[in-house]
Amino acid sequence: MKPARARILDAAAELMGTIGLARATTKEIARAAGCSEAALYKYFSGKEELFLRVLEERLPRLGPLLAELGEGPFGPDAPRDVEENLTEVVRQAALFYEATFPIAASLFAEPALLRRHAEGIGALGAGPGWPPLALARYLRGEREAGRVRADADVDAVASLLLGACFQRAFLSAFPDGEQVRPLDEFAPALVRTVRSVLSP
Amino acid sequence: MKPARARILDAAAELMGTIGLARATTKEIARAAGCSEAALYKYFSGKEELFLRVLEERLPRLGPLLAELGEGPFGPDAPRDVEENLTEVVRQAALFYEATFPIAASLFAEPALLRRHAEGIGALGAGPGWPPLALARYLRGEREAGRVRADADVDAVASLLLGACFQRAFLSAFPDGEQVRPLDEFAPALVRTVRSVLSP
DNA sequence: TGTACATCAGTGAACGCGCGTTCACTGATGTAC
DNA sequence: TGTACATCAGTGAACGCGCGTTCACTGATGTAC
Repeated sequence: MKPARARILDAAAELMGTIGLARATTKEIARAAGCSEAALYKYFSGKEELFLRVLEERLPRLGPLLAELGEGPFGPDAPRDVEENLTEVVRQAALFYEATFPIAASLFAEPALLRRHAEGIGALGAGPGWPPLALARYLRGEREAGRVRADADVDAVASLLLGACFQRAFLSAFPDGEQVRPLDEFAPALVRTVRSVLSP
Repeated sequence: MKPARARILDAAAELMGTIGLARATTKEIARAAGCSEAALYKYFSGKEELFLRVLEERLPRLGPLLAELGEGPFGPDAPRDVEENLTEVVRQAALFYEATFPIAASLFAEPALLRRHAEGIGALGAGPGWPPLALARYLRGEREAGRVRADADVDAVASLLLGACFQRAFLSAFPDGEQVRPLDEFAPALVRTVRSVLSP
């Protein structure tokens, strides 16, 4: 059996995503983790700290993937062409936003918690503004290497691509009815559309 | 002085957007509205109904603006060209998402409330999936009128443009530090970028 | 006009419930000699 | 090896607080005759 701390974090993350932040009470979390409510306070100073730990330790990160891409290599030496790279980025971003949207969004119900979380990740240089910046950085690299045309607005392209993924995640998290394009169709369609903007 | 019901809705909307859904208690709402807590129950059957009324009566709508656009006229008869229309759509969408994001997002903390809201607006044919559909409809109209090239993926373009606005709203609602491009620069930059995709 | 009654908007104070948190405790495991 | 003690993970039960909600009420305004 997993150690209690991990079980508590798992249970809290699961409940935040399903029954919602407001209904994720200490009682429910303890029940789902198979321990007493009092046990929560052996591992975390309180409910808020538990939530902050969940955000830090149980939410996936998009940053690392994009950071790698942003460091090159660019141009003809790179293993994949721009279109392949972008399609993969769009796929991963869409999956990432889909997985994190419900929890991230619910933080807006508790601005104090959101602020604390923002401070935590802001200090690390991560934060939600990072993916578009990292993608733009990649495109800038390709532009310098001549694989993206010189007058392309790379910030705009990054905002367009990741924004579409972000909104798609919102729509698919919205209760029934909001059908979205399947990812295998969505990602290539976006990239195909921006291709003529980018091709030199 | 405004009637009490309106004051209560105003106060609730204001508090949901500032201190957050979770902290918008009946006591705080009553205080901000200048009445007793008991008065809330004269106008609304309970707290949930009050929130649903706020969502329906106090949140702006993007639909009507886009619906108008989607009905034409298209082509050379239209008073504005495609680029002007899109820039205006992007501007309005960005403002709309900026105004509604914090409240809309916080509903994910209370999935039961979100579901009820979704049912309410879903029945009316509105809902968050509507703006991209309406924008795509407009672009399809222009495509048939020859002002947009025949092989353009209008759904992808609509997702890209509105997604970028949506994500920008998220970033600007995020606590300090997440700087976004000013709207007067943002909107033309997006439209300029998709121009080459669309121009026949 | 005055009088008696009805309606209405709104209130102060209380209620019960569920929440996060704490407390004194327990039984199992490790350690010293 | 046995014994005495220390440490540790975890608990059941209680606590106080703030929440949404209700209740019996009040004073102002309208209405009938």
